[in-house]
Amino acid sequence: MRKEIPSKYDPSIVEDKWYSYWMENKYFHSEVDHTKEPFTIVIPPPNVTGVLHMGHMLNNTIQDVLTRRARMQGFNACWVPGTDHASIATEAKVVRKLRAEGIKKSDLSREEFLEHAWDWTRKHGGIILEQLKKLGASCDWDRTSFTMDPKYYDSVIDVFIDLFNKEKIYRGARMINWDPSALTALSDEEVIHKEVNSKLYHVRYQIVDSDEYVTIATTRPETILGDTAVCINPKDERYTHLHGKKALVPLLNREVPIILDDYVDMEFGTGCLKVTPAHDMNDYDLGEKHGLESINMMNPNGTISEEGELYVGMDRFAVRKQISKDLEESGNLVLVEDYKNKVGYSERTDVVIEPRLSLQWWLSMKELSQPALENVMNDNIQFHPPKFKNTYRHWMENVRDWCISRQLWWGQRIPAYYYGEGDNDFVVAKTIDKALIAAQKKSGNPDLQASDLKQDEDVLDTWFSSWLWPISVFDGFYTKEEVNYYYPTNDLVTAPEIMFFWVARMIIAGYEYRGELPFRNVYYTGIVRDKQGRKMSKSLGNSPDPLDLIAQYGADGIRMGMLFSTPAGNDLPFDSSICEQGSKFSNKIWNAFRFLTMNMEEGVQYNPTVEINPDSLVDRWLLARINQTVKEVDEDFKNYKLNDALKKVYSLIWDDYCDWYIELAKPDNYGDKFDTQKMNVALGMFEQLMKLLHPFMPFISEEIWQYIQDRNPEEALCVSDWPEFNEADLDLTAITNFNMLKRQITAARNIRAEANLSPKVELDIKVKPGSGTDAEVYSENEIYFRKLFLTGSYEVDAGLTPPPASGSSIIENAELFIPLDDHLDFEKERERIQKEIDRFEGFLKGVNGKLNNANFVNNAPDSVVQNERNKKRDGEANLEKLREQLKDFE
RNA sequence: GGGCGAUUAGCUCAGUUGGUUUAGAGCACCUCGUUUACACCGAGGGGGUCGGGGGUUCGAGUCCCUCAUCGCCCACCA
Repeated sequence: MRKEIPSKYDPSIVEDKWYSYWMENKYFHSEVDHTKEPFTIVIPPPNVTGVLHMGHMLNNTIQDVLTRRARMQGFNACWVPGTDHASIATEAKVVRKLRAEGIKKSDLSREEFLEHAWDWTRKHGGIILEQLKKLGASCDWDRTSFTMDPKYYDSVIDVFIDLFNKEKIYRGARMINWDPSALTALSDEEVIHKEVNSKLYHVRYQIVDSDEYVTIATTRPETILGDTAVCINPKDERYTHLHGKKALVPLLNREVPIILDDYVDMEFGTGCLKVTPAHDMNDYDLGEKHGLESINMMNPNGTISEEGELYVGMDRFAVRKQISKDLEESGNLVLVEDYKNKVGYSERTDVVIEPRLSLQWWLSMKELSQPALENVMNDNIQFHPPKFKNTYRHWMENVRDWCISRQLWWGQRIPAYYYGEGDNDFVVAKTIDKALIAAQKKSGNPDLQASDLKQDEDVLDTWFSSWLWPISVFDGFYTKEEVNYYYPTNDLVTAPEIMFFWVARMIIAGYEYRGELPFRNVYYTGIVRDKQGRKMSKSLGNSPDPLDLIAQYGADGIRMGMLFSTPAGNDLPFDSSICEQGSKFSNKIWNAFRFLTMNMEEGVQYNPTVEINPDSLVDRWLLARINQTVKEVDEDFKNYKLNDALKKVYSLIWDDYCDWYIELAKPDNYGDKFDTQKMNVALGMFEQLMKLLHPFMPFISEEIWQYIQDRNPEEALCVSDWPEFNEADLDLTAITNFNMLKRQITAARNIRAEANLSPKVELDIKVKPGSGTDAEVYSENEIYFRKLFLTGSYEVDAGLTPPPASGSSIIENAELFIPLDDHLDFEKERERIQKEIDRFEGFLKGVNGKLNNANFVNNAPDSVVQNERNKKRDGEANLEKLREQLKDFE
C-alpha cells in the first residue's frame, strides 16, 4: 500500500466520498433472502415537509449504529426510511401558504386543495431524507415509503373497513376536543394540558320569584350563554330550600332549572355549578342524565353562534372580556379572583381547544389493546429503559376510545358512503361500486344510483395510518412473502412523547393484523436540550442547524459526541463541545494511523494480521484487550447501552492502542522503521479497532480501512464482519502483568515529577519483586521501562537492599526504587510514606474488624471471607515494607 | 388530584443479584512538557462519603421507611 495520506483529516471530503461509494455499491439495499436472517428497523417517519432537527440527529444516529452493526454481524439488514403525510400539520402549512397568496381554503374545492397539497409535498417532501444521508444513515433508500403512497393508502382503507366490519369502528355523537383554528376534532392525545394563570369569575343567578341569588364560579363566563341549568349537591343543606326552584341566567334572563346531583363538590367555591351541556364534558354528562336542553352557543371557529343570542359573531375570548364587564354593570359579577388551572391546547395549532358535541368516527380500544398490554408487561416486547413500562401500562389500562375522524382533506378519506339523512343511512366500502351494491341492499331501494351516494368528507387521523408503518412499508399487507420475511422488525428507536400516539398503537395493530409483535425492542431516546435545559425547538430558536454542525465537526464527530453522553431514556444536554470531543477523536485516530504509515518501508507489501508474537507481552495484552472489549461491547449492545459500548471502544483506541501500544511499538532509534512483522500486527490490530468503531463513526473507519489495504468493493468495512469474541485470545495473565507494569511505570514517572526532574534526566531503576511471577515479568520486560521512562541502570533483585535517598513505590507486592540523591526532598518523602502507612493502617483496621467479627466469618460467603484474608495478608506485607522504608527517613 | 422515575466529583454519567483495596469514567480544572503521529497532544495531579434523617444487616451508594428537591406521564373539579 504505502499511499501518501494527508496530514489533516478533512471529514467533509471523506464523508461525501464514502457515502457515494456505499450507495453506488448498494450496500444498504436489502432483498428477501431466506439464507440470511433479517434485521429490520423502520424509521419513525418524520413529517413529509419537515426539516432535520437535533432530535432526528440523535434518533437516527442510534438507528444507524444498530443497523450497521447488524449488517456487519451478517444479518440481512434493512432500515426502511420514509415520511408521514402528517395530516393536520401539513394541511395547516398548506393553508397558511395559500393564505399568504390570498387564497382561502374555503374558496377551493377538495380536489383543488389536494392538488396544492401534493404540490407542496413534492416541493418540500423528502428534504429531510436527503439531510439524513449527510449523517451517514444507512437506510435502504429504494424502500423509501410515504403514508400516502397508493399501496399504503389502500392498506389504511382496508384496515378501516375490516375494523368496521368487526364492529370495532363506530360512528357516534360525543363530546370531542375541537380545534377552532384547524376546524377539526382531535383525539385526547392531541390535547396538551397546560397550567395557566386565569381568572375565576363568581357570578350570581337570581332565583325565580325571589330576591335571593345563588353564586356560581366559572373560568369561562362566555359559556353562560349556553347555560341550561344550575346544579347543587342534594346533600348540601345550605341549598335545601332551593330544591325544585328555577334560576335566571344573567343577561339573558333565561329560566333554567336548579337540578340536584352529587357530582357537585360542596367544598369548591360556593357549591353551586352552572351547567352548559354543549360546551363541557361533565356538563354534557349532567345534561344527558337530567334531560337538559343543550344550547350550542359557539360556531366551529370559536365565535358566538346565533343560538348564543348575545355577542353573536364575536370571538370567544373577546366575549369573555366583554361579558365580565356587562355582568359587572348588571350587578351580577360578585368577584373575580386569580386562579391557576389546566387548559387544553391543540398539540398542532396551539389554540385553546373547545369541548364540542360532534358526530365522529371512533375506534373501540379496550379489547384491541389487551394483547398489546400483556406483551409489553411480560417483556415479549422490551422497553429500554424498562421504566417506561409503567407509563405504558397506566395508559393502556385506562385507554379510551379513539376519535379517528378529522375534518380535514389531507389524508385517507373515510370510505363511508351516505344514501340518506339518517344517522345510519350509510355503508362502508372500498369503492363506490361496492358501496352502491351495499347501499341498495341496506336501504332496500334497488333504484339507488351512484350519484345518490355521498362519501364522508372527513379523513382519518394521521396516526391511523402510521400505526400500520411496520407492516405497510412492505409489500403484501396480509400474507405476501416480503412482509412475512421482514416482519416483525427488530428494534424501534423513538421518543417517549409518542409512546401513546404511535408505539402503543403499532403494537395494537401488529397483534390485530399480524398476530404478532411489530418489534422486539423499543429504544426510547431522550430529549435534546440546550445548555439551560430547554427543549431544542424551532420556535425557541435555540437549536443549531444540524447541517452546519456536520460541516464543522463532521458527521462522525457529532454522532460520537451525541452518543457519548446519552444512555437510553436520558435527555441529552447538547453543547457543541461534545461534538468537538468527537472531532478530536477523529483527529487522534487519523494521526495514529498516519504515524504507522510514516514508519512503513518503501516497496514492502504489508499483510495485516492478528497473528501476534507470542513472546511479546504487549502484543498478548493488546489482543486480550481487544477481545475483552468485543465481549463487553456485545454485552452492552444486548442491553442497548450504546454509550457504554462507545466509551469502551474509545478507551481501547485512545488509551490502550495509542498511549501504550504505539508508544511501545516505536522503533528504538530515530529514523528506524517498524520491522515488517510488527507493522503487520499493528495494522491487523488497527483493522479490528476500525471494525468496532464503524457503527459509531462509519466514515473515518471506512477511510482508514481502505487505506490499510486495497480492497474490492465487497471488502468495504461497512459489509465486513463484526469481530467475534475469542476466548482463547483473552489472555488474562497478559492483562494482569501488563497492567502491573503500566502502574509501575506511572509510579516511576510520578517519582520523577515529584522530584522536579526533567524527562531528559536518566534515572536508575531498582525493582524488588513481590510474589509469584513478578520477578520474571519485571526482568523480561525491561525494554518497556526503557521506552517509556528514560532509564539508566535497571536491576531486578528479590534480595536488594533499598538504596538510600530514593523515591519509591509499591505496586501489588513489588517495590520500585529510584535513587534520587540530592533531588529527593527528604521531608516530603517521609510524609508521603507516613501517609501511606496511615492509609494502610486504616484500611487494615477495617479488614481486621470484619475478620475478628465472628458473625462476619460465619455468615459471609467463603469467597468473601477469603478475599478479606488476602487483603489482610497483602496489606500487612506492604505495611511492613513501608515501615522498613520509613526507617531510612528518620 | 393520581401514578412513575430520579437525586453519586464543577458538568454528563457508570456502579450488575448488598461484600476486590477507604466509590469509578469522560469532559472541565491545576502543574509540567514541543521526546521519532497527534498541543484537536503527552506526562503528572487535585476533587465526591454517594440529597437529609431513620431502619434492616456481620456488612449498604446498593434493601426498607420518612422528609426534601427535581423531572415525566395521566386526570372533566367548575
